[in-house]
Amino acid sequence: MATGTQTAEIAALVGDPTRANILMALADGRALTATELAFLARITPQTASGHLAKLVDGRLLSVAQQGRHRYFRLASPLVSAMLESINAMAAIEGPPRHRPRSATDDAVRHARYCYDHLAGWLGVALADALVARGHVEFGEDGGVVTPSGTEFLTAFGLDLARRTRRAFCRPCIDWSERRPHIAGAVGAALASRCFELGWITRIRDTRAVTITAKGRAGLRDTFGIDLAQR
Amino acid sequence: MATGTQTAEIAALVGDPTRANILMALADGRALTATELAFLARITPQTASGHLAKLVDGRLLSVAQQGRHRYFRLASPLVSAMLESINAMAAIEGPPRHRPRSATDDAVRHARYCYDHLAGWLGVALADALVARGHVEFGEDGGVVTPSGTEFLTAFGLDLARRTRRAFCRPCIDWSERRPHIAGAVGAALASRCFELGWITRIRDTRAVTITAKGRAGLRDTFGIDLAQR
DNA sequence: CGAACGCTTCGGCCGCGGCCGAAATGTCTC
DNA sequence: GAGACATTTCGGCCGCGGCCGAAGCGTTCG
Repeated sequence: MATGTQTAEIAALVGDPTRANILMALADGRALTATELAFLARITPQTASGHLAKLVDGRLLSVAQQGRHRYFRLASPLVSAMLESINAMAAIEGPPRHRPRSATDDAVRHARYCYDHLAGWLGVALADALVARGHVEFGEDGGVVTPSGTEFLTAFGLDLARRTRRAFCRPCIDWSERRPHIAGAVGAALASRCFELGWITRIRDTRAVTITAKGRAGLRDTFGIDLAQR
Repeated sequence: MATGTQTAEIAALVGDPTRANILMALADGRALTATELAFLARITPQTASGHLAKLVDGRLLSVAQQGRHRYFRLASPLVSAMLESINAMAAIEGPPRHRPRSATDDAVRHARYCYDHLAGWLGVALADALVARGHVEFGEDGGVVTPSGTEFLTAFGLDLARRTRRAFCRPCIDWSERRPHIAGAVGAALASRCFELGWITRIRDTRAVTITAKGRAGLRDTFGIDLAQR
């Protein structure tokens, strides 16, 4: 069964800690330069160059030349989905171990984009709120929006009727919270609606987002989320 | 960002060709002994033992002792989902390369179980038939059953109304055909209905299935699938 | 109770691959 | 055109980890 070989080739690309860090840094869909990625992964540029070449060769990353910079990004949402599913395994792997606290990571842990939907504490809180009210139900590999949920989300301004070929509503395990949040078409619509309402703004050059005063009020009134909790 | 390390640990487990072969051999949910897996992966039992210990330690496999045998299986459907998503990347990786033909693999390539739904040529043909008739639509990370599809599948005997927390209908890239077939709740229901109708039977100790004479007729009449094509 | 069997542990060999320093290539700026 | 900067290539070091032979442990069966 030669198929395992090809599987292993892809997995081995992710299986190096340095490359995994690079991929995770790109997990929100941004495009970064080789030097930026080298800095994030704490390696020299020449080492990063080698890793990036491998990732591009393996079709995990795509690259766009812009002047003397080369911008790397995930090659497709499939890569993002793959990373998610691997992280889902990593999240349940063993008892929670040594989790180093880094001041710079706090904003990211609080609220951030995960490709096109919200993650971090905020993403999990949103999911919890919807699950608690019976608007959404999660299983291991899928989720459903209940009739009451459809009503609620439509009232919130989401267009759920539009036929989409994406997974409609699925759980995505959060790496910082180790709990599921809402991905798929519903997750993306939710995020862009929050953005549209001015509840959140994206922090420049980061995947992190800040919650505005308006967002604070809206999250409390609409979803019952109390930001003072964190 | 220490998170990449954990991601890499999981991915590295899959990133070894031998371990990947072991995992793929278990992809249909069967439980196999260490010796059987050693034979399938073409390694000595002691080498297999080492790999299996790593996979169990990494929570990818679970093990059940039974007399002097130890049966290994995938620890959860999450593992299956992860392997699928990695295979999806492997399938689009580069131009089709050297694909060795093995006589023993032919049955498996023709029709087999992929955890709980049908894959191989048959799985892809079913998906194609449903897509061609507008009963199902596929995107990159999700699929939908159209109204006509709901009607059609219900008439076929599937209970689609039952609320399920699983992903309803999603594409799963086939490793032998390199094309998507139907996974998720719909895929599982479709497979078990075919089994129930006596259209397919499982080949003992294999993930492969054979199509019965009744199945041949049914697939032609109901889905327009001509088995003479292959 | 002894032999066969399934599986694991130990010890040692060996090769792959990650890492960096130095240097080359290409691009932009002044 | 010189100098700064982004990125890659090359060469060499070094350690991790896969592999197997031999041996050990527990279970089963005659």
